[in-house]
Amino acid sequence: MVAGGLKMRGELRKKQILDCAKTIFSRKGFYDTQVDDIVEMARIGKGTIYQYFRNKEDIFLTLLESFAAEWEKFSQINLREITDGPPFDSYHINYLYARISKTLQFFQEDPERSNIILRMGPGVNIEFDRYFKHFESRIISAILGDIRLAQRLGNISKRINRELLADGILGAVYRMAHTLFVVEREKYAAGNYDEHLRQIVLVFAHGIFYQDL
Amino acid sequence: MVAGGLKMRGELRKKQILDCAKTIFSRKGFYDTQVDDIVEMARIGKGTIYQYFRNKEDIFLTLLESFAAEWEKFSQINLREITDGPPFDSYHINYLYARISKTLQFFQEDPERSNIILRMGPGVNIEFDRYFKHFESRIISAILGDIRLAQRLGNISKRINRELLADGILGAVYRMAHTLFVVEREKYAAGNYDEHLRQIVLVFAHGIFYQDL
Amino acid sequence: MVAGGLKMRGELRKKQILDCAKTIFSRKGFYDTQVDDIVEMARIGKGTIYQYFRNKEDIFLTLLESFAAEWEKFSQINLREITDGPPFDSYHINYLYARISKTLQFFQEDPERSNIILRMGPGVNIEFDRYFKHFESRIISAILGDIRLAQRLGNISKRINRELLADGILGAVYRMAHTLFVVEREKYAAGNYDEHLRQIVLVFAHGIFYQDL
Amino acid sequence: MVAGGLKMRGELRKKQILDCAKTIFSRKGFYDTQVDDIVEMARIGKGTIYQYFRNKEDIFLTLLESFAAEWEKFSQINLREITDGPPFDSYHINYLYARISKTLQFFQEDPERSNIILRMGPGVNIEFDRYFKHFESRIISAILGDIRLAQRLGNISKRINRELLADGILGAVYRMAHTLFVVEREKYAAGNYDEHLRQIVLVFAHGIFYQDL
DNA sequence: GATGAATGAGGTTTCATTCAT
DNA sequence: TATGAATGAAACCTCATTCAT
Repeated sequence: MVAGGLKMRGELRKKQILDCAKTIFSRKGFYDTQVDDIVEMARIGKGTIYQYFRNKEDIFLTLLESFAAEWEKFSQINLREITDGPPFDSYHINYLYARISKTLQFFQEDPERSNIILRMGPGVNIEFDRYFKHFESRIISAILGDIRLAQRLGNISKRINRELLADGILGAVYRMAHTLFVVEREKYAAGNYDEHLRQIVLVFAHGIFYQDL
Repeated sequence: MVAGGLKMRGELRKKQILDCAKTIFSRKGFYDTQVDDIVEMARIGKGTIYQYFRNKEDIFLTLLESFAAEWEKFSQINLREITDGPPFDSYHINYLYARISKTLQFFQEDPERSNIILRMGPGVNIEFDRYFKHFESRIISAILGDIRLAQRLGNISKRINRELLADGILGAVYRMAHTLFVVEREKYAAGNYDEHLRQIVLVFAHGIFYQDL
Repeated sequence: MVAGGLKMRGELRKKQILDCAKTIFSRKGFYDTQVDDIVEMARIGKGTIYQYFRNKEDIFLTLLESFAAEWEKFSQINLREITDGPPFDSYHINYLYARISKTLQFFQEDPERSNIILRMGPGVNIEFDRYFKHFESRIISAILGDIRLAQRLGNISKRINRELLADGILGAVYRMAHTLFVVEREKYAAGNYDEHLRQIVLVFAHGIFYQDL
Repeated sequence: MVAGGLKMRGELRKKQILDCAKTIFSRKGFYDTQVDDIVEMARIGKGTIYQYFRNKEDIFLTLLESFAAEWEKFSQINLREITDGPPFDSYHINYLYARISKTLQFFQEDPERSNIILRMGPGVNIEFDRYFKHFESRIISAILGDIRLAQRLGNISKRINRELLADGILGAVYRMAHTLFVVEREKYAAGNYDEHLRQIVLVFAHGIFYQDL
């Protein structure tokens, strides 16, 4: 029972399936998504999906691939435009601003896409969000305390979004930890990461404590 | 005494199961881990595990809970010691340094635990990792380009670990994006996040470009 | 819901499953047999069967393996006994008699087993029996005509079981054809099988036409 | 004329489908052949096949039917010619020779057809073949031993193709066993097959041991 | 407490067939 | 007549959980 009994051209149908898949994957994650869910939402037969994709994994991978292509396109088109309108005095800061801003815009553009991508990224981990929240809240509140202290002492702007900053710091730390201790474990095993760590901290320290200078 | 001995054995058994679970979860992630895997590694009967845990999820949650407790303990004990030995001139930088440093040490201490918390544990099929890396590498290399440019222009130390810094920035951006656009979507939907973004960027910009000042 | 709620020891349960599988495979053939059929007959859970066998194919293969073992045992034990009681004058004929007789007995012993084995053998082809009957009947009736002619001319005993003989001849021819033209195609492609054919025919010819000598 | 042309095209199309089906069925057997395979090889649309055949079974049956017709034609035309050129002295041996020879020629003519009729067509997964061979090799080697013994004792020509003879004997025995113990089970259940068996053995025995007389 | 055989709901995937174009 | 996208029943198989021993 095709929706309306119509026969769609291949690419169209494929896109339709991917659209539904995106919604469901975003809502339930890869493992808790059933092919039936997608089939039902797309209002197609159970077998139809297998004419366009080898299996459930293939659907997910195709989605990721399309995300990558979208980002490519996204970042290519607009980078220059933004460097034109200068929110900051320094060219370099504007450049970094553009980069970060673009990335954020990309994620803002499509929440479902964001959810799928970020669910997978180190330092985000939404799959088990509600369980992790408990764990993370402790770290977050510690960082928040630090920030509040600095604000009280006048070293940091009182208008800053504390929660967001704390989130950013945690995300950065998480990810660096993952790289250092999981991905590149051997390389840094010797403990020669101290100097790197010093530098990284400086980045945040300068940023946080002297930003209003 | 006997009862205490038995209870003790029970606690030991529970810990043994959790230890095995940690290894397997770290290796295969939550979904691809089968209860059988844990049972086999722990060399216990299949039914035994259900005398200590309600179900598979309970094992995972208990693990997370123990991680939280471990972090609590870890950060309480040593935080002060470190603030004593001052790597930086400023007290506040030292404080932040201690916080980040401690967190990193925590993750360094136990790679399996790190893997579960930071990535693989709740994550998705390892197979997807490849694709995900492919996606991220594009963003990372863009950021790396920015950093290299700044280094060439003399605005940023040439001794900095570019890869690590880029990783940190991406981690921060990822997480903030998730908070802004997934978790707190409604709150920021109006687009009033511009000012926040400006501030966040400033943190990184100052940090990166003026760190050697 | 185990039969009677009992837990069987591994080997016993495996044997029980194989017994049921034999019956069903014999009745419906490999492809038309569903795992559910076996499960239902064995009155076990659907999953139980997969604790003893990797998959449906494994069940079938294990069955074949056991048949081979059974034949081994069967032919070893009794061969001597039979050569003692001599139905024919010649020792060699007795020997051949024993061989053929034993094989036939083996097949007679267990009709289900026979059905499975013979269903697969070249020259038997039961799987599509009813369709093949139509085709084969023509060949058979031709051979029957030959035999009848020979009987009328007095060259062959009138008491012989014509149908059985015709069947045997067809079976022999089928199998030789299969070997010659399918299995060992290249070897005999050159047409050098003429001499062999001559000899084979002689075997049957002498046998048929001079058997009463 | 036009209509005739179209019909002709129809017949041609049907033949083309059957030709492809023959190749695929021969290669993969009935069950492992997918309609898609045939469709792809015939380079026609998936629906087209159902305008010429009711279903997959109908294709197979039509093929068998055509084989029967081919054999009919084959044996009618040439049987007489061959009985003329007498390889043997006796008219009856020549006649039998012609019969067997013709049948073998029929199978030699078209290997794919042979494969379908003799084995693979209706048969089982090719994978099983290996196991089945393993089983049969034991019986075959036993028969081979008998033949070798007879050759050493001088009762049987040393120039005979032992493997082929053993194959023929096994084929005959298989088929008779099937008839006796599967198809006509009740009829022979009483054990009154002894006399028949005696006669059958005699056919082979005379043939094998006195063929050079 | 400990065991592991048994379970069966629930998931993915296949493929002969249909039917709108 | 020809097509091939769409179908969905039906098959196989998995695995967290139970429960008799």
